[in-house]
Amino acid sequence: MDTSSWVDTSLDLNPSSDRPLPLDTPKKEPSGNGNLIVFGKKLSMKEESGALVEELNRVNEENKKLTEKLAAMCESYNALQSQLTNLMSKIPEKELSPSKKRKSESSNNNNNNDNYNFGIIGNSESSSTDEDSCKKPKEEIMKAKVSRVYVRTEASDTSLVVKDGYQWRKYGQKVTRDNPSPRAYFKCSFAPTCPVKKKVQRSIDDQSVVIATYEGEHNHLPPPQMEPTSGSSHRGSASLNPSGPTMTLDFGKTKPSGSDVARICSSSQPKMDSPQVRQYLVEQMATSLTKDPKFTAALAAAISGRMFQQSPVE
DNA sequence: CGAATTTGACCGGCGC
DNA sequence: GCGCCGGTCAAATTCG
Repeated sequence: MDTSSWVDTSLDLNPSSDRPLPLDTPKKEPSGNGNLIVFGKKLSMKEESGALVEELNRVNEENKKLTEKLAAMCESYNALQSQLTNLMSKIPEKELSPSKKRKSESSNNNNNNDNYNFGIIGNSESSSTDEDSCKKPKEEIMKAKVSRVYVRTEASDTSLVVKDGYQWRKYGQKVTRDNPSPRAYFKCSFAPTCPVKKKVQRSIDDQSVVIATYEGEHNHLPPPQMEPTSGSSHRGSASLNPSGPTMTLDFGKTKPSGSDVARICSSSQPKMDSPQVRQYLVEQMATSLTKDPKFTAALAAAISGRMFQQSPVE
């Protein structure tokens, strides 16, 4: 399934990238509307407010279009997700090799490479094993929630470090039988009482993909991002914690493609797809818009222009 | 010198 | 009961 075909359509949330959003236009447009920024000069108020209203209308239209696109994308995502669920439910359990049915977890590690799309593929509790847990009540007693995250890193990067915003202390490393690359074991070291563990191992198929398996829930707030990199540095890694199990996605080492939100969308659980993801997307768009200095400058100019317009000359 | 990581030993669960 | 295997411990080592 080619997820990228719908992932990278138009969700570049960074207005300062190469996409010519109309918000950029007030500054560049040669047709005399530079007055948005330099409205301290002598300018006809009516001209200015008319241009502003026009601009606002255009922005509103663009906003509508973007919202529609977003809704369409989410719908197509939902459709794909349900298709995937159908397919997965049709695959019989004999897909797993009989010699590896020691533990549910190790066997789950085997079927996850053929459909990676950088996200949580299998949440052993929520996605697919509801009826399995009826057959195997033992597995259902798993108190710790398990989520799996796929992270693309440099293939040459041998350190199994996944920067997800938390602090981890490595306490072991093992070479497992089904995968020649070593598996690293981490505990959350931010809070001494935090029970969360994670296992990190390279994918057997794609050495540039690292599989991080999280067990348990953090009983503390995520530590503040103290990366001293400049200004809008939070682009490096995103983490969302929508409902319970820690779901962290790392995009730090990937090339910044601008479709991070779409990947979050593709990586989410089927349960939380529509309303929450949409809200998250809208929030992300709003955030990236408000962080753009051009946008804030234009907004400030527009607001002050409005205020001038509404208060009549006296 | 203290903290973090490495790595071999050890332990417990599971299949035969 | 024995051996295999994944997970954890803890002493040794490295790093800042």
